This record gives sequence, C-alpha cells and structure tokens, in this order.
Amino acid sequence: MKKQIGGEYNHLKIEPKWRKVWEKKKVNLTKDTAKGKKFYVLDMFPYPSGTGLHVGHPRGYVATDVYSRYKRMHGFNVLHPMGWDSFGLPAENFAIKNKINPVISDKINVKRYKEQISILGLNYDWSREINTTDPNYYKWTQWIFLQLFKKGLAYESFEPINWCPSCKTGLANEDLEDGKCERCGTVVEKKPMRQWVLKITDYADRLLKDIDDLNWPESVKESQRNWIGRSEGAELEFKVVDSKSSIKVFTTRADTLFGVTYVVLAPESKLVGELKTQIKNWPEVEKYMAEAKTKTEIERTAVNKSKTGVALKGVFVINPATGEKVPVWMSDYVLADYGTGAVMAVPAHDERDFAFATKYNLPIKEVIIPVRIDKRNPPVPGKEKVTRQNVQVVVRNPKDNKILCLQWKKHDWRTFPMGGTDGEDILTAAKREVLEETGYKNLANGKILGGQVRAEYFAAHKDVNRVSYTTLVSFDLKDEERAPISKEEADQADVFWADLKTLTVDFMTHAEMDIWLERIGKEVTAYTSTGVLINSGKFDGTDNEKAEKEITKAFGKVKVSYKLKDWVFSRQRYWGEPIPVVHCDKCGVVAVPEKQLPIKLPKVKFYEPTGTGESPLAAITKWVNTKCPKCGGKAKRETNTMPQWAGSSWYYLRYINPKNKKALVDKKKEKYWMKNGVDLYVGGTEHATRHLIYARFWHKFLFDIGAVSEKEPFKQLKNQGMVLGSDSRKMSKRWGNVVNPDEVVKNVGADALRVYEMFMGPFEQEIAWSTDNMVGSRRFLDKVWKLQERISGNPLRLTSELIAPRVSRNQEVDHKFETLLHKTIKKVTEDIVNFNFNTAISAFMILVNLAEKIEITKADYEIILKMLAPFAPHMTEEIWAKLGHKKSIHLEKWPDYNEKKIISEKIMVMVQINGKPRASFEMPVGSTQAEVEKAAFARDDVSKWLTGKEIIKKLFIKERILSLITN
RNA sequence: GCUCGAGUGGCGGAAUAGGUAUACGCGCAACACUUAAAAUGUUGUCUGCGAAAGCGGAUGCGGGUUCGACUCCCGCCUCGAGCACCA
Repeated sequence: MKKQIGGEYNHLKIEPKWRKVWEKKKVNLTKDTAKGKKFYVLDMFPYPSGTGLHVGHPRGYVATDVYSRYKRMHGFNVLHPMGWDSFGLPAENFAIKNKINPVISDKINVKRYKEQISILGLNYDWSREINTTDPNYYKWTQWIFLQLFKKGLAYESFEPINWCPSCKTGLANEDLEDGKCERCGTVVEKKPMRQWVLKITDYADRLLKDIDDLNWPESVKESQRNWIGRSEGAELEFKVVDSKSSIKVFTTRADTLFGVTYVVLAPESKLVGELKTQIKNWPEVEKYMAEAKTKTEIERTAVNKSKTGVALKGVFVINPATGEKVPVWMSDYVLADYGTGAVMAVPAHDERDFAFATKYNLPIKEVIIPVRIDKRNPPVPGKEKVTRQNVQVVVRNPKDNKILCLQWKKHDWRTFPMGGTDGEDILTAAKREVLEETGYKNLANGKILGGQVRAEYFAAHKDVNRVSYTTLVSFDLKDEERAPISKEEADQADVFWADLKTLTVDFMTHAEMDIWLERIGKEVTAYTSTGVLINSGKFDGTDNEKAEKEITKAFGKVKVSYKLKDWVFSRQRYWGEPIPVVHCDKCGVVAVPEKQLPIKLPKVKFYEPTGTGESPLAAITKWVNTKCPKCGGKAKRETNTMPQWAGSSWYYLRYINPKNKKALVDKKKEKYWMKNGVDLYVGGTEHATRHLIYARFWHKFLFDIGAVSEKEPFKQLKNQGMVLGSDSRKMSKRWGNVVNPDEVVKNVGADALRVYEMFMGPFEQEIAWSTDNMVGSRRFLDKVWKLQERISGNPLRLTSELIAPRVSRNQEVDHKFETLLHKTIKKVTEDIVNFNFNTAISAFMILVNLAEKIEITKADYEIILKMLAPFAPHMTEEIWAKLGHKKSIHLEKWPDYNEKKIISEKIMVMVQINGKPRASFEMPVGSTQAEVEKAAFARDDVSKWLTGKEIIKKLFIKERILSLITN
C-alpha cells in the first residue's frame, strides 16, 4: 500500500498543536494602539453554569470568530474579547445545596467553560478576560450605581413589588414571564417592601426614539417598543362633588369624554384616603382593597375572569365637558401603576368598561357612531340634506336559520325590512315595519344590535341627499302566521328568505351592511372603531380623531404614558454586588465615598435567603456595622445586593481597558473602540427586553455624565437561532438530548464542528442538532485536505494513477475553474458580511467539488485556504505551513476577486412559449433580439411549438429570456 | 385579541429590483474498489402518465396582476415569537 505523501488529516494532532503555537506567538492579542480602522466584535458573555457548554453555545461564538478573522484579514484592528457573567441565582443555589462558597464554584465553572471554549480554536484575546464577580470589576459596577444615586436616578421605594416566594427575593418587571418568576416558575406575589429602584422611566423617551437608528433585528426592536409601551393621550380632571379633591384620569380616547358614565379607581389608589370620609360604604370598600392585595398578578389579570368592583357610595365627580354628576367605583381592572391609576369609563366605546357596566347595571351612553357613504348612490353635491331616523330588522326563522329579506321590484335592491321610526320606540317601529312590509305577525326575542350607524346617500325619488341614523334590530320568528299586505307594499317588493351566508356586502344594498355582518348573530359590545360624534354638544358630527385633539385641548392636556416601570434593582440575596450605601441614624441614606470602593462581598457561613426582606448579609454584624461617612456616627451597610443584570449592563466597556484602576475605562481608548458603538454584537433573543434595555439605559446615563462618547452601545445586533436537541426539544439534561462539544471535537475535530455550526442552517433560525448531518462538513474538510494532491508541479503531489486528474488541464477547464473561483470569492465575501454562513459553505463545496476533479495551481489552492481560514483555522494553518509558509495564515490578506473574470462571454438564454419554458441554449454575451430569434427558430425544440401557429407577441429581455405568445 | 416572523423533496435547507424551483449537504438505491465490511469513488434520487423520447402537475390553501409568480397584491389556514384588563 502506498503511503499518502499529503499525509493524513489527523485533527487530534493538528488542532492542539496550532493552538499552542498561536498562544505562544500571541496571534490573537489585540493591539492597544488606538490607531487604524477598528472593529469591535462582541459575544454576549455567558453565565458559567455547572453543567458546561452544549453544542448550541458555540454557534454564536463561531460566527463572531469567523467575522472577526475576516475583518482582521481586511486590515482592521479587531477587538474580540470574552468574559464571565458569574453573579446570579444558580451559583448561589448551588452554594446553598452543596455548602460551597460561590467564589470557589465560580472558579471551577469558569475554568471548565474556558477549556471548552478554547478547544474550539476561537480567537479571543484572553488577556482582556473579565469576570463580573471580580472586586476589581464590580468596583466599577458600584461606581456607576453611585453616579446614578447622585443624580437622583437611584432611589429607595416602599411600593409593593414582585416577590418570588421561592427565590425569596424581589424581582423587576422584566424578570417575570406570565406573572411567574423567570428563574423558577413560581407565581410571584405583590409585597410591599423597601427596595432600591432605578429611574429608567426618565430615559423611556430616548430609549424608544433611538431604537429607530439601530441596525438590529426588527423583532427585537419591536419587542423593545412594546416593552416601553409609549402611548399618547390626555389627562383630564374630574372634580369631586363636595370636596377639594379631584380625580385625574389618563385616556387615549378623549373623544369619548361626553360618554363617560362613571369613573374607576384602582384598589391601590392613594386618592381613596382623601375620599374616605365621603364614602358611605367604607367597610365594603376596605374589604375590596384588602382582597385585591392578596391576589396575585395572574389572578387579577386572568383573561377570561369576570370583572369585580365596588361602588364608592356617596362619591360623585363632575364630567368636565358636560357638567354631569357621575358615580365613582373601584375595580382591580384599573392598574395602579399605569397612567394616573384612575380611568374615566365609557362603556359604549371600551370593551372593559362595557363588561363592567353590564355586570353592575351602569348606564351606557353612546357618543360615537360609524359612518358609511353609499357607494352605489352617493350623495349628490348641492342637493338638500334631509336627516332621518331609521330602523332595519333582521328576522330569523329558528327552524332553518334563514333571514327575512325584500327584493325590490323597481330597483335591483335587496334589503331587510326597514323604515323610519318617527319617534316611536325602536322595537315597536321594527315590528310595525315587518308587519307592513312582509305580513309576519308574531315575532319574539326583540333585540337592538348595537348603536346607530350614520349613512349618507342620494334619494333619487325625492331628489334629496339623505342622512340616515339607523338602528339594527333582530327578532326570531315565532310562527308563520301572516297578515295580508297592502297593495302598495306588495307592488314595491317581494319577500324572500335567505341563508345568512349569502347576505354579503355585494348582495345586499344597505350601505351599512359590513357593520351589520359584524353584529348579526353575535354578542354586540362596545363600538371601539372610528366614526363621528353624537350626544357631544358642539362636537356633534365631528370626526372622532379630530375631536380627540379638540376635546383634549378644551378640557385637559396632552399627556404621554409608558408601560415601562422603574427598574427594581435590589435583591435580598447573597451572590451579587453589594449596593454601596449606608444607613445612618442621623443622616439617613448616605453614599459610600468612591475611595472606599469596592465594597467587597464578605464571606458568610450561610447563603440561605432569609425571606424577611433582608439578604443573608444582614447577619454579618461585623460587616454591617460601620461608620457614617458623613457624620462619623453609627451606621449600617445596605444589605441588599444588585440583580444579575447589573454587571452585564456595562461589561463591553471594560474589555477595552480591563485593568484600569483609575476609571471604568480610559476615555481615549473608549473613544477609539466605541466609535459608533460596538460594531457587531451577537447573542440570543432571550435578552431582547432585559439586558439590551438595561445596557442601553446605563450607556445613555454614562453618556450624560460624560463617561462614554456615544449615545448607543450596540450598533449592529445579530441573534443566533437556538440549537435544539435532535428531538427538536430544547437541549437540556431533563430530556437527555444534550450534545457536548468536547465529544464532537474529539470525534471529528473543532474545524468540522465549526464548519457544521455555520452550515447547519440560517444563522438566525432555530435548528435541531444532527450528528448525522455533520459528517458532510467533515467530508468537505477531507476533500479540501486532499486537494494538496491535486496541485500541479507540487512535490507533495501523489503520482499514483488513483488520484491522477480525471480531467487534464486545458484551456477550457482552466477558464471554468477560474470563473468559479472568482465567483466563489465574491459569494463568500458577501455571505460573511451578511451572516449567510450556510450559503458561504455551500459555495465552498461547489468550488471544491470542481477542484478535486482537475489539477489546480498552488496559488489557487492558497486562495481557497485563506478564505476557509476563518471557518477552519487549524486545518488551513497546517496546510499553509506545509506549503512552505512561515507566517500564520490568519495574518494574511483576504483574497480579492476580479469582476472581469466572473463574467463569461457566453450566457444561457431561455425561450418561453406561452409562458412555458421550452428551450435554453448558449448565446454570446450581448446578443441582440434578432440574433437570439434566429438561433431559436432554427431549433427543433422551439419550432415544434410554433408550427401552424402565429406569433402574436414577442418579449425579449437581453441575456435572459425570449418570450413568445402564439394564438 | 394586537404586533412581528415563517410555511419549498424523506430530512437541514437554496433560489425574491419577477425570468429554467428543488443549489449545497444528509439520507436512500445501484455500481466500482474489497475475501468481507467500513472508508472512498461513480451514477441516480420532487411527483403523475409513459418502454423511451416526451408531456403534465407541485413552493400551506383560494383568488388576482403578468408573456412569466416561491418572489408582488387580496382573502384564509397552520406554526413560532413578543405583548396582553396599559384606559
């Protein structure tokens, strides 16, 4: 057996060898020059859990690695760092369970993560490694807190907050999923307690506005917009009768002000105290408030829950628009912490108010009605306008569900029985019309289906424009008994019964038909859509959108509300950054002087959360008892710690200057590396509304105090899709579907894993892992390796007939390969830039499939290797060295393509006949229509479709298509 | 309920300023090499009719625009994500 001169591709030898060389030669260290074009590529740093990495984690890391190597080969000064986000509950819970100091388990986990990441051959500059639990790091996290505190953006609050009874800590709104603790899934409670809160709402407007300029996935931007939840509306004041108090409400529907029939307060409303003396049923109200407190968020907001509430008897307020006295209620459908904690209720035009009003028998006053202009008989300009009150009647026969209709004789009209009401009761008028027009006598279950609809049309027989206000009424037919119909009516229309399905907008003549279809046979509730105002004094007839502005101006002021809440920033747990303040008996809350930072987390014996609202730190009296920096008197340290999101809200800045002892980052270096922000940030979507909002908030704050030079931290964001187990479930111990990268690296090599991670599917898409599919990636690398044997004139080349070229070198082959090579350079270049790694790999495969069939030159092979180097850094480096290079391939320049070589002089032209592709053939580039036609008609596969036919239309698109239409 | 995204072979997926759908990979089948297997290589692999040449059909469903639609428009269905009593 012949020994292969090219040698065996043994990843087990090659990969560790080169990693050592790179480390020794410091290939991956970033120059700290602050000169030249920079590119900052950032991964969301991991939380090093005890379970280690699975093959999903490297997907993002490999992508940033490929991208950063690609940028380096373009001459950029690239920063690509890695670190650890180690504070947090799992480490603490592990410590509790195993009685191990989290500092120690942290060290073990970081070591394991780093090993796993290292064997992938990623080009991180480890000299910049950071860890959020390192006091030299969290010194600056605490420093930022102090700056926030000084600016009044960190404050103590005693409002009820989300409390997880299992984790025994308060949580921010962002830490909840469906009202449950994001960590452990326990339903959270509302618990009033002292806590630290950051005033992120001060930045709500800027956080929202600046989203527009970010090069981020649309879904993440949309999530943030939703989360911030800006809504513009009006603040209106309702004076309380016989009191100095007044109730302010926030509404986005000021146009419905005339329809207010009551006002509702949230159970937590502070106003209740002011009104207490007026409330006649105080015990009842107090009971309701107490009940509301014990309910969880889930119980209160359950979708199908029926509304509850209690009237504040004796309390009335004045509608500022009408001067009407309306009652005040309390209900937990009103949220205390949104808007003003009070709403004006307009049951006619709000679903929630409607449900509440129906349940408690409160009046419903309609002030907005829809408008329809009849398209078949539009109003004629200049004609007199006549207003009419109408009723239209839907009579259903319960036996066959058919609806009673009229077919008009003189016109092609189909309508329901209808007519003017002339001030009659609506149901009476409706019954009368049915009797007169159809003769049916016995109707049951009369129901008014919603409010009036205004319609405008031209009544030709009266030569006037009519404006009708129509009410729709429904009945069930009791029996078939009919009275005779007058001749006049009988001459006008025929009676027929129709299936509801056939009563479409086109079939029926009513201009209001689309609205009727939404009401017939359905539960009619509030009308929440657009229209014109009625029952609204001088605003009657005004378009509601216009009226909203005018009424706001007349009776209140414009107000903006946000869904975003201030960030609950304290945790009653051990494993987090201590909040650097002390509580002094004399001076109150006092900031720790910056000189004293970091306030180190002391060692404790017990990590268990106390559940009392104090962290386990409270038990360390030595640590807790201190001196007040202001008066020197006795003081106690703050024992709450910061949430996990604190350290990650600014870590990207520390990589720039990780050892700086004087500042969180050197200003000059920050200005260089953060110009336009982090250039590329890659991580999972799970951080869309937490980390990514918090970090933007802190960055904007740091910008405001002059610590950083840009207003946004992350210019471009890419989300990697999650890698699922081969069973399409989330990879987890629980399902036993976790694939460990170490195993894969051992079996097929880090390079094959890297190539597969990039090839498996679109980067941003979720995808199931498949070890079977991965063999394709390894085979591809094997082929690239074996190309060594195909180099013409290379001493490495094998001469055995087995691997002799199947196609000998000639001009045509050379040309074909050259064209493909340059096309591939172009494609791979563009694909990397656009994160289309899967198609980049596919382009490589196509090129290599051709290359392995022919002889190639050393120069061409080197081009392939250089392009492949970011994907398969070990193997390409090995071949590169074997080809005689002394310097690393990773310091090479990225190959250029020649646009001229991509364009071939011949091109495929297609002939379509009657829209079907019938023939395709090669033509020289630039062929004219006449030339293509001549060539086409000479072909059998074209002419056979044309015999006996006449060409009636020709269409020619140069270098693409000739389209022929025959008769 | 509202907002956003996606539906293409047995599987992962290509192809959208409208122009030969199914590239590339996996799997499968046959063949070659082998005592044999693995590995490797070669060929084939959407579907219906047909011996073949060939002809027709198919990109979630139904319409439309166009010489021509995976791509654009209208109406649905399904799946995924985010928000959800936010006034």
